[in-house]
Amino acid sequence: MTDTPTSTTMRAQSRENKHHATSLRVERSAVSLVLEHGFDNVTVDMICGQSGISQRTFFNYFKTKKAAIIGAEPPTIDEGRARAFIAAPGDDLLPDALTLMSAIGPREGMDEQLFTDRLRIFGLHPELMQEQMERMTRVTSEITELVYLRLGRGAVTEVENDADRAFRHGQAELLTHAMLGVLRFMALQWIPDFERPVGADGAADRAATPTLAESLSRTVELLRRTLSIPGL
Amino acid sequence: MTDTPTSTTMRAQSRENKHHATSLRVERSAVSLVLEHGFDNVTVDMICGQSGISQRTFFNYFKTKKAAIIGAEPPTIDEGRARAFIAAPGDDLLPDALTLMSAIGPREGMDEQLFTDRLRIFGLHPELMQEQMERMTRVTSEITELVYLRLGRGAVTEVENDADRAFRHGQAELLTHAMLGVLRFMALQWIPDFERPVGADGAADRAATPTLAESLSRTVELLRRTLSIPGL
DNA sequence: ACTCTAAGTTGCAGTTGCTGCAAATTGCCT
DNA sequence: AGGCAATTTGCAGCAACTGCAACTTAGAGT
Repeated sequence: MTDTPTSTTMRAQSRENKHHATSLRVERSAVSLVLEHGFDNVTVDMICGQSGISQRTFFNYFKTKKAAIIGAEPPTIDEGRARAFIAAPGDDLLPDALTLMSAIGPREGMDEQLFTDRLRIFGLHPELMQEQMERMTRVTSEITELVYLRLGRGAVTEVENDADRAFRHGQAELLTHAMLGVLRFMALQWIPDFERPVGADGAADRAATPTLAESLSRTVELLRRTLSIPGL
Repeated sequence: MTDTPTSTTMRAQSRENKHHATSLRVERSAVSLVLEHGFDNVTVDMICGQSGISQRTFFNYFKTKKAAIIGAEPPTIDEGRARAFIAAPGDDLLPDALTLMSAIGPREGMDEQLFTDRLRIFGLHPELMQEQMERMTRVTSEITELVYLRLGRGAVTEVENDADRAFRHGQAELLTHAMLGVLRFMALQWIPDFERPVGADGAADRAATPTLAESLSRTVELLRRTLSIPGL
């Protein structure tokens, strides 16, 4: 009667909401099961059972078993951040680029538990970490483009030919790939050490995995001091 | 009669030789089939058929279908090179490290055709390239150790505490990962462009894929000029 | 030359990830 | 209520991969 949802918007989200909900449920099931039994000892059917969906539906949601564990979030670059990156004051290219790439990290309103659990899984199963990094490489070209643009600032006054542009693009590509390596390094530091059993004290665990910002600044600092080494 | 192989050495190699021979035969079959039909349209049974072995034997030789395509060569670090790297004159850490890692490249007495074919496959199927890079990451720790040792040269005179060592190790790790990224960049440049059909002129093709040494020096040069950019 | 043993090969059956297809179900709109 | 379209599901099937037991071969001893 009065509570009939005449509002279209509410119902319009219903499908989408439900989808997102089950998706999350499946991810959680997958992650917890893998943490308990190990990747190889978890079958898709198990995950389905715990999530209350059929196997066929599972594969409607996720392309592969791995995908369900890693999560389906699309690591796309935010438009605003991109502009900010290009226009930013010019003395911190590397740190800025690293920050830009850190979009993998825990995002606004994300399930904290799920995130750290995944981190733990990455520590236990390098193959999955690999998969995650592969996703990163997919945005390589986007980032390269941004770095290219940023490198081009200030050069506008001078005459620039194709060779210059190509060279700068090469630089951008090189830098991007190198920074991707640094990002991997950062991620590795982030992963909790193997076989450190979850202590009774939750606070201790939270201390073990630093914030994104912390990791970032620490890595940047290390990078700075490393680049200043005389013998290259 | 007279040709009876009394010599033990000749026969002693027989087993090993045969193994290596069939291994190579399988790799060749796999590569050529994939080039012809694409990765997904090639079954293990096809490869077995063309290689004259049973499927079961196939999996005795290679852990996975992918492994057969990218080859089973263990990318381990040569002992001699390792020493040379540590003791080398100190102004070229990055180039030297990159050279060290280039062990992926075509090795002494390797099938040239097979190598370039694989390169082409990598261009067509990024997933396989990915697999190849994953192998690289497995030697990360070895290389890190070497870089660590090299960074430590000359510091012997001064007093060094644990913190210093840990810091240096961090630097080595960071550098290694970054260089791994650069290596990936180099490998990508190396891959022949997609859909450039094999021309009738073989020489043109050979010109398309530069030597390891060429790629290496070019990359090093680019790296140098990039690192000298003022804005980091 | 003959045999014996261990290494290597194969067939077979079974598990698991994953896909296409068509039927059943569900959600939403009129 | 009725109907349309999106989801979900069951089923059948393919391909990668594994364990096991039987078989074949190579190399060493006698």
